Amino acid sequence: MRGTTLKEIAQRVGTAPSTVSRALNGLPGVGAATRARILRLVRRCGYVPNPMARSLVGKPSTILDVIVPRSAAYALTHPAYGEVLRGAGIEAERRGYHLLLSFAPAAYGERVEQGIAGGVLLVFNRADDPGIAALLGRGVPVVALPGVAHRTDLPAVRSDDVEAGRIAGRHLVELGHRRIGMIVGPRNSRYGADRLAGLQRALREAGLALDRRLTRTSDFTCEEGYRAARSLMAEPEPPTAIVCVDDPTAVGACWGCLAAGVRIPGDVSLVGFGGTKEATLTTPPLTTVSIDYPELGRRAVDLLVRLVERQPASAPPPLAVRLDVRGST
Amino acid sequence: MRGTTLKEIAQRVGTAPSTVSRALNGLPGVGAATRARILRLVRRCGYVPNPMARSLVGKPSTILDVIVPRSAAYALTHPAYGEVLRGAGIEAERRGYHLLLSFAPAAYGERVEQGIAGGVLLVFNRADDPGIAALLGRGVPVVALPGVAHRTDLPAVRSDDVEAGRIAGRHLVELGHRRIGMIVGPRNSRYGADRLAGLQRALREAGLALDRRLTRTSDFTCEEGYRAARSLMAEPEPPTAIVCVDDPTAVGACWGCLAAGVRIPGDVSLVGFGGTKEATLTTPPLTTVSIDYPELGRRAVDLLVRLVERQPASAPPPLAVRLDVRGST
DNA sequence: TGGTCCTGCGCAAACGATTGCGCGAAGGGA
DNA sequence: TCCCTTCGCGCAATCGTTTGCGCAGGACCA
Repeated sequence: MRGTTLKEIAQRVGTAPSTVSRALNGLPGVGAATRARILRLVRRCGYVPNPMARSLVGKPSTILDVIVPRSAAYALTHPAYGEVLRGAGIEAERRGYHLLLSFAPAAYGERVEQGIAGGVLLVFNRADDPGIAALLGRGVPVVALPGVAHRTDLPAVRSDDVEAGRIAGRHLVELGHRRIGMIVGPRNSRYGADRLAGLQRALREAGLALDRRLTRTSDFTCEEGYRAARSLMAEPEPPTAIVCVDDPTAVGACWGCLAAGVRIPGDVSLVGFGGTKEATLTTPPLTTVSIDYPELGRRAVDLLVRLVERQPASAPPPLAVRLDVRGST
Repeated sequence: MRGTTLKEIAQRVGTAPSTVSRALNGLPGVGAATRARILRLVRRCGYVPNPMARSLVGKPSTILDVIVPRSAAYALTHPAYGEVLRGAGIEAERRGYHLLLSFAPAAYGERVEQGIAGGVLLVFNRADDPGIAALLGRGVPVVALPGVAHRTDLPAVRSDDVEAGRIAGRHLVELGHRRIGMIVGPRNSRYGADRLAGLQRALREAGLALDRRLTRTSDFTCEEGYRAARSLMAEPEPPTAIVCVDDPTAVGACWGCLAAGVRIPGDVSLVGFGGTKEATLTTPPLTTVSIDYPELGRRAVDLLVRLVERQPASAPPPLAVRLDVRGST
């Protein structure tokens, strides 16, 4: 129930604990020969420093507080969470870090201040929460995968969503569509806003304009996708193509169209974003702009670890996306 | 960046740190008046003991290591995970515990031995992994929500899956079905086996027997549900009802039937298990035996905390389930 | 040869909490 | 009044690691 300690290593190598500590942390003040002897023994014993003790003396904890929204609507049920967390978990493990799972809006940063966590990773939270602003003010290392609302002052890892919207739009325009609708996310959704902006840009580039009557809001669930699609198809002049803010919305829209007797892609084309498994399962399978969510999680952890360790760090460029043409267009 | 410490509380109340510690932990050796003064100040300051320091002196950590399978097939994308974790998170928070997220099969119990975690919560893992047996041998507190494979020696929290299968079967029998098929989980899946056993029991009670040719395996995903359903409906004498091991499988089966031109519930009835949102979204909405997953998570944390704190504890009785009749039967 | 500097390493305090031990005061019985 | 018990509380060690400081010994220069 207890691992090797620094003191034991020190005894067995015939030196003081402080020397072992310095050798492990790469600090000066240790002879090359001694350092080698120590490191060899450490490797042989599989010694791992006790994270509790080390964070007690002021070192930042190697635990990262991953905060997801508690909201029943999408808490962890959206496929993107699973993929982001898997990528984040792999990167964390690689670096000897751990992921703590918290549900917002439980006191942001509380765990960092208690010394339990070294930093905070916000996954698809509302960035306009005042608690998050407070975090920054208190100097808590924080990285966001922005979900709802923009914040330029927050270190963030993001996919290139404007480009994603543009790719989707261009694809549809090239197929000859002129009346293109979109189901965006909730108000203030960054994804919805960015992808909509990209779509508008693609339309502008083709000399077209978006008809505002052909947009609907939703909340990243199948239910809302279903409702929004039926609402769109009930318009006097329904769209011939619908861009859906994410895959679940698109899956819902697909069902909605089927239920309304609208044929895909005969009567209407559908495009989603994400490229998660769900999108391959509808009949027909959905064309999507795919996003490498595990990579997004990996990058977020990478950036956060740098911030925690006070290394120079800057947000990576937006993650490139790719169009996957399948049967729905 | 630092919270109140025990010493500060002690100073402000005019006593020794040890007295404050004893007062907080409800130990004897503190006068009633002093205890009251201390507790009042502690509440006013919002003091929380530093978990690092306390686990350093041998107290078990208040962090619980939640281990989910890494397997890309269902890691976190199955809706049950989100619900279980939400319930677990709420209970953990209520008790002042935290959830660490790990991916199996990364060294089970390693985090407990490093002192990071106080116990292990296995969520839908393969219980036949040798690493899990080793856990028990080393005295690591562990609780499982059994996914794959039985283990009676593992403290576990479970839903009453045999009864769930029986309820589903009885419902179909009462509707007049005689040829009932089932899509079970992977080999060794506890859920599949138990629910199948329940179904067989219901059939026996009605003087019927299960036709082995009407069972298919799957892996808790829509894809496999889709495939299995099409395979079942391609039988020379297809079933008039299909029991699906979980909701995603049932959703997939629903699509599979639609794709095969089979009408629901006209030609075939479908029943799922879980009662997650997905099941309400198909056309028609699916009849399911609903399971309170958040409650399952809550109970698991409750049991695990008892084990960690060396309190008397025993596994709770199986969680009751309930039939939700909707449009698919 | 004597003085200075640098290098390598040990000593000890510190982080925040728990806990065994001991001490003084109060209370009760003889 | 004296002794013994009991109660309430403080002292100090402890967990494992980091880190400032100081000491010894060798190298180097004059």
